[in-house]
Amino acid sequence: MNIYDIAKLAGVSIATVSRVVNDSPKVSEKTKEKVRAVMAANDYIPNVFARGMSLNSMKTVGIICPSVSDHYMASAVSYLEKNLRNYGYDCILYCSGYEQEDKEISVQMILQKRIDALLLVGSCYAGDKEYGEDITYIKKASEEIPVFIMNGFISGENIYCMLTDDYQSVYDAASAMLASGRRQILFLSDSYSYSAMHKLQGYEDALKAAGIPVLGERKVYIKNEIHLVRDILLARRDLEFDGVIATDDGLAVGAVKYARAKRLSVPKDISIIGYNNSELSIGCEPELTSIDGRGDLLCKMTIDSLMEVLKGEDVEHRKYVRCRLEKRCTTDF
Amino acid sequence: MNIYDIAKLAGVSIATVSRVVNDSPKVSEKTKEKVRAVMAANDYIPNVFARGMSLNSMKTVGIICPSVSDHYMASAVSYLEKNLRNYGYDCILYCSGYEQEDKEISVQMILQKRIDALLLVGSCYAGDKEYGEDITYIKKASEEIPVFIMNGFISGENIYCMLTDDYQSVYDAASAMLASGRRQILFLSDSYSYSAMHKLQGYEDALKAAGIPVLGERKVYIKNEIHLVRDILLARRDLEFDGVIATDDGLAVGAVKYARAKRLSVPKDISIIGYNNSELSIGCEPELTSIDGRGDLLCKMTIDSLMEVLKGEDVEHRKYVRCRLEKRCTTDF
DNA sequence: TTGAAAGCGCTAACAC
DNA sequence: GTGTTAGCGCTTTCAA
Repeated sequence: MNIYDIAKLAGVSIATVSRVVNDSPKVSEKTKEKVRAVMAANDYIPNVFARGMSLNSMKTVGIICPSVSDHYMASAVSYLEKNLRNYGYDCILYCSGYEQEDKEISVQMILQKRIDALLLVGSCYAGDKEYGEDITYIKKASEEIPVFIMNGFISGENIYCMLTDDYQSVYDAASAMLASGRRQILFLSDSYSYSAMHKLQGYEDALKAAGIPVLGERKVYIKNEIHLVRDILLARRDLEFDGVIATDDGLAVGAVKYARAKRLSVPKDISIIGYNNSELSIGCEPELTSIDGRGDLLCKMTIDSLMEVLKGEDVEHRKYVRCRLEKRCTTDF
Repeated sequence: MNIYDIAKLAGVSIATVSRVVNDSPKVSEKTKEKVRAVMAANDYIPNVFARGMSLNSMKTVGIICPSVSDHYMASAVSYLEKNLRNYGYDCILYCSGYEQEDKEISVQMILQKRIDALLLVGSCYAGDKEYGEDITYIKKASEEIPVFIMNGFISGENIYCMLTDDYQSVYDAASAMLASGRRQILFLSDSYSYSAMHKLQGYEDALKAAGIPVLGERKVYIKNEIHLVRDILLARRDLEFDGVIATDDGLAVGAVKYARAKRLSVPKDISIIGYNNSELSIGCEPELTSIDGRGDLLCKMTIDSLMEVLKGEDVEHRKYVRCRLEKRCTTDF
C-alpha cells in the first residue's frame, strides 16, 4: 500500500493524499474525510524513507550518553524519550562509553543517521580543553545540527548547554558541614568531568572561605564501587576526616560502609553527603543526605530549548537549574 | 556531496560508486581504490533515506521497554544497544510505560519506522491471556517482523522468547529458606507480570512440597518504594513472618527497613531474599541476599538469536537462562 | 567489469 | 482546493 494506491482508491491525486497525511489546511474537510477513510481501511502507513528523503529529516533526535546503566542517565534518557515523542520526535540512542575515541565514533556514526538534533547526556562530553580532552568532534557536529549538552559546557554557535549548578550546591553543602563544626572534609569523586570539576571547585572555595586549608590528600579519586570505596578508605590509615562530600551516592554509601566497619557513628563522628538523590541514598543505613541535581528539571529545560531551536527561535546558549539538598540521616544540619 | 558528485569526481558511474559503497565483489580493486579515495577526500556520507528506500530496511532494531529508569532494564538496553551496534544495527528506543494502551501505541508507532526486528524488554509484554491482558498487538507485529521478548512468553511463528528461570530460582530459594527452619515466608511482589507469576508459582510450590500451607495474606502486592513497603509491613500487625522473598531488591530492602524499625535481627529473626542483584542489595545494611536473573546472559542470548533470525536461520522459539543466588548477609544458609 | 536507466514513495513548486 | 510533475539519492536490473 503506497500513496498511489490510496490516491487511486480515493479518487484523488497523490498530492492530495500527501496533503491529508500532513494535515495541510488547504484540503477540504470532505476530501480529507474521504481519503482518511481509505487510508484507515487499508492500514496505510506512509513510507518513512521516502518521506525522510523529501524532507531530509526523519523527525529524530540522536541521544548519546556514556552508559544508560547509570541511574542518573537512565532517568534522563527515559524522560527525554517520552517527552520528545510527545512532540513527534523519535529517539535513536547510542551508549558511547567514556573513552575519547568511542565518544568520537559515536558522534560520527549518529550523525550519519540524519538526525535533527544531537543530545549529549552527561558531563563527560564537556571535557574542556583545560582538562585535556578534545572537543572538536562536538564542534564539528554542531556545524551540521544543533547540539545540546546536558550538564556540560562548550561554547559555540549551535551548541546549547543545560547546566546543573554543581558548584554552588557543593559550596553550600560544604559550608553547612563546616558550620556544623567539621574541619576535615574529604572530597570523594570518580571523575574529572566538567561537572566533577565544578563540584571540586565548590568544595575548595567553601574551605577557603572558612579559612581551612585544602589538602591534596583529602581529595580522593576512586572507582564508583561501594565495597571498593569502603576498603580503600579503610586502608588509608593516614587519612583523617570527620566529613565526606561525594560526587555520587555510590561513593557516599561506600563511606557509610567505611564508617560502619570502623564503628564510627554517623553523623556524630562523621558526616556524609552524597549526590544525585538516588534510590541508593534511601536504601542505605543510615539514610544518606544527598544533593539532588534535579535531573527532571534539566531534562525539561533541554526539551523546551530543543523545540525552540528546531522551530528556529532564539535560545540562550547556557541555562541553569538549581540543585536541592535532600536532608536525611547522615548529616546533623 | 551525493553519489553523483563522487561519480563525477572519480570518473565513473553512480552504479560503480554504489557498488564500492556496498563493497560489491564485481568492481576491480583499482576502481575501488580510486573511488574510495574520492569519497574519503570529500567526507562522503551515503544518504540513509535513499538507501533505506531502495533496501526497505535501515538496519535498525526497535527496542521497547516500559521504563529505562528501572535499573534492570537500563542495563539490558545498554547492553543490547552496544552489541547490536557491533553488528551494524542501530537502535530506536521507546519507553512505553506499563499501561496496556500505551504499550499498544508504542508498538504501533515503532513499526512505522520500518525496523528490522522488534525487541520487547520486560515481562510486562507477555501478559498472557490467562492474566487478562490482550497480546494481539504483539502477534500482529510479529506478522511483519520478528519479535523478541525478553523475560516473557508468547507463542507464535515469528516470536522468540528469552526467559529467565524465575520459577526454579524462587522455588530453590524458598526451599532453602524452609530448610533453614523458616515456616512463615512472605512473598512480596509489585507486579502480575509473566515473570512475577512464575516467581509466585515457585514460591507456592516450594511451600507445598514442604507441606506448608500457602496463605493468601502472606502474598503481599505493593508498589516498589522502600519506605512504602516498610510502612505497610509495620502497619500490618496481624501479619506474622520469619522470612521474605521479594520479586525485586527494592521491595526486599523495604523489608530490611521494616526489620530495623521493629528491632528484629536479620537474618536471625527474619530472613530476606531480594531479586536482581542490584547495587541496592550491596548498599543496604545488612547486605541483601539476592537472586541474580543474569540479565547479561539473557541479553547475549537475545542478540545471538536475533542475528540468526535476521540471517534467515532456524532458531528455537524459547530459550532459558539459569539464575544464580548471590548470598549475602540477610540469609543464614 | 562497467554504465545507463528505471524505479523506490514521497514532498513541494507550479499550474489550473 | 486540487492535480501534474520534477526531483530527492540510492539500488539494481539489463546491456554492453
